[in-house]
Amino acid sequence: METTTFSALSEPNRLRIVELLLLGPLTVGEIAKRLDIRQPQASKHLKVLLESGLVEVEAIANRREYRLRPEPFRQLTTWLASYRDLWEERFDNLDIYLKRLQDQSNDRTSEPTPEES
Amino acid sequence: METTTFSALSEPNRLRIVELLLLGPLTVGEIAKRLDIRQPQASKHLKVLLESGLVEVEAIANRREYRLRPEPFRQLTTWLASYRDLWEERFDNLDIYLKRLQDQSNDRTSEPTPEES
DNA sequence: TTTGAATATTCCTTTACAGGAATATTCCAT
DNA sequence: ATGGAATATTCCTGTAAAGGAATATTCAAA
Repeated sequence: METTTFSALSEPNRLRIVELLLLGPLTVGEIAKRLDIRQPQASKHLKVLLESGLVEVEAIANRREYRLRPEPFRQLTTWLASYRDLWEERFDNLDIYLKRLQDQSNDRTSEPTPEES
Repeated sequence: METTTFSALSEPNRLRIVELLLLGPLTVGEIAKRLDIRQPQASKHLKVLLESGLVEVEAIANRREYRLRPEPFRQLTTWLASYRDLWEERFDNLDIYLKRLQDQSNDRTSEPTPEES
């Protein structure tokens, strides 16, 4: 997995831009207005998003229409799939067994330790 | 969506740590060794991952065993789901129609265009 | 109680990056 | 050709963050 995608999304205004673009392509000025930021900052953030491959541009007269690119989201989805067993909290039985054992030993160390039957 | 998750994953070594922990809980020293980084840097990165909620610790004697927490991955999955139509490239028909029109005009502008010159 | 192993923290330096302000560029209409 | 709108770029400054080195802390065992 490329860290550039995470890096691009780690800036709040850029994440907001991405979420805005989910609703459809937008122009720089529209993005700046909706996010209440200055146009140069919008352009800079869009440049980062562009270089990270998260968006693409289309020149229309003197405007630039930015839209999301599917690829990074596909990659992200693939990457996240590796963690599916984790976030579904479906570990395999061995792990669950070991975790319970370990929890019990934790209990023992923090208690007066009455011998178990 | 919280940007802290993306921020935590935007650092290459931290992403490597997360991918290591997918295979199971690990101790600081083991992580440092496998990633070939120094122990203090491993501790620092783990601290960031801890504060972002991506991992949790369990103290075992003088060791600390770090493991992934499911929650952030669940959130990430939920967030990504909003983009599913996008990365599956299933736009509604109007968008597809407009995009094809635009591609055609792009082709034209990049060709010799007999009428010009 | 001392020792050594594992880990955390602090201090320092360097670098990356975000916002502000100003300016450059590009395009259409006139 | 010129002016104005939309956008990009540059320069500046402050700040966050990463790695290196050294040190502090914590724990178990002897």
